[in-house]
Amino acid sequence: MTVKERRAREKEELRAEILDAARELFAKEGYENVSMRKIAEKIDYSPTTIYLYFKDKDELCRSVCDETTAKLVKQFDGIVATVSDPIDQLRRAGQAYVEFGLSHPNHYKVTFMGYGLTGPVDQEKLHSQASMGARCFMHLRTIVEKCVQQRKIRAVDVDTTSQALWATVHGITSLLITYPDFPWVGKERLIEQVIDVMIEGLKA
Amino acid sequence: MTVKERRAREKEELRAEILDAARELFAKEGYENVSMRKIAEKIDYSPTTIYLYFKDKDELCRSVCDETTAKLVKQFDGIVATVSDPIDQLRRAGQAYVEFGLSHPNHYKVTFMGYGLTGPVDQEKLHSQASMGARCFMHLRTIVEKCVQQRKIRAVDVDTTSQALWATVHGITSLLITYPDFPWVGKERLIEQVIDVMIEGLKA
DNA sequence: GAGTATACTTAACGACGTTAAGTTAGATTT
DNA sequence: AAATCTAACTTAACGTCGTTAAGTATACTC
Repeated sequence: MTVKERRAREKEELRAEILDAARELFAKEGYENVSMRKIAEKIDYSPTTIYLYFKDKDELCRSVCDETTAKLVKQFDGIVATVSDPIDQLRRAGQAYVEFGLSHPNHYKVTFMGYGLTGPVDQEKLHSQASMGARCFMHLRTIVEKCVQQRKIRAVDVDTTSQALWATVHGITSLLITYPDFPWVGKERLIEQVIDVMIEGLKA
Repeated sequence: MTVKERRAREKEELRAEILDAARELFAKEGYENVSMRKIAEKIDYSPTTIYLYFKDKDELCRSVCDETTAKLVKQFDGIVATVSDPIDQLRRAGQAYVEFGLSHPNHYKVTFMGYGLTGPVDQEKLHSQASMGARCFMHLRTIVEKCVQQRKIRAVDVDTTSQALWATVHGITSLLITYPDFPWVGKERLIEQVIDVMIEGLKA
């Protein structure tokens, strides 16, 4: 059995190597500027080798992005664990979300802005694509739920409020990513303002 | 001189024909699923002919999207002209913005979500790309300014507020476009909620 | 040592955006 | 009316892309 194990380990290593190369190129160049050929060249393998490890470019890029987005989920966990007031949790989580997007714009584009989606989304694509975005959303939702339970915010439907909140943080994130050279009043200030106004509106 | 005029008119006609074909394909298939070859085939010309009328695919698609986005600007004008209360103007403009995005998702992706932008944005690209997005924003800004002047909303910096508002409507629009199959609580309801909460927060 | 599975490569397909080098038809000139 | 020029359009090609099919060599099994 040790032979099979070694083989499996070696396969896993190359898979990791591909992921590493893809991650680096991808974070630097973005989805449409990374080709399978470039990734292959970076690790000194033939382009077709990658297909032995990943179904297609989409799956590879999504794996990379999912990995990255998992870090955001972890951050959410940390916030929930260390911050007591749910309103503060909400604020902190929102800030973390936006900062995550600005730190990893190319990952954000794939995960939350549909980059790399060509044709109509088939079922499995939808599943894997939605999963990470959906998981992030669910974290926000949990926090919102707590806020409502503790009567910190107006008790409209939790889902509606959560989705509205997601839309808000997504809006500022994606706008800043899409128009980096727009004369923003100041990114930090704007982010704070958007989140504050939203939370203020939810309290009222 | 009449010869030159006729020629110019004929050129204009073909240009319009290209734009028509591009618009139709583009609205139906989206940026990355429309090729110069397909557009050319649709109008029975060789692919290279298009390059006599448009610098590249980017310029062609942007022309199409600018045309469409101009309609939104006109709608804004109509709202400002017919609605008296600036807060109502704000609400109506926000709704029009979101509905515009949902009605023309592929145009919205190019204009407001950076679709079709490959390399780093050179100066003229930035200019033409930003122009329509920026013009829409300026309309919102004017309305916000009026709200502040009439003390309808809290008098923080007009730019900050306008940008925050843009982020909000963009957020809900782009999320709905990107995740059409997400279990939203109901698009109309959600849109209303997002805009209402934002305006509520601005009043406080 | 023969046979077989595994890991990888070479070669190719069809598509893409785009450019350079024709071609052709019409207008201008002589 | 013939020669020239010019504008509009096409053909052919380049280099790229994602992806598949067929081939090869290595390492393990028996």
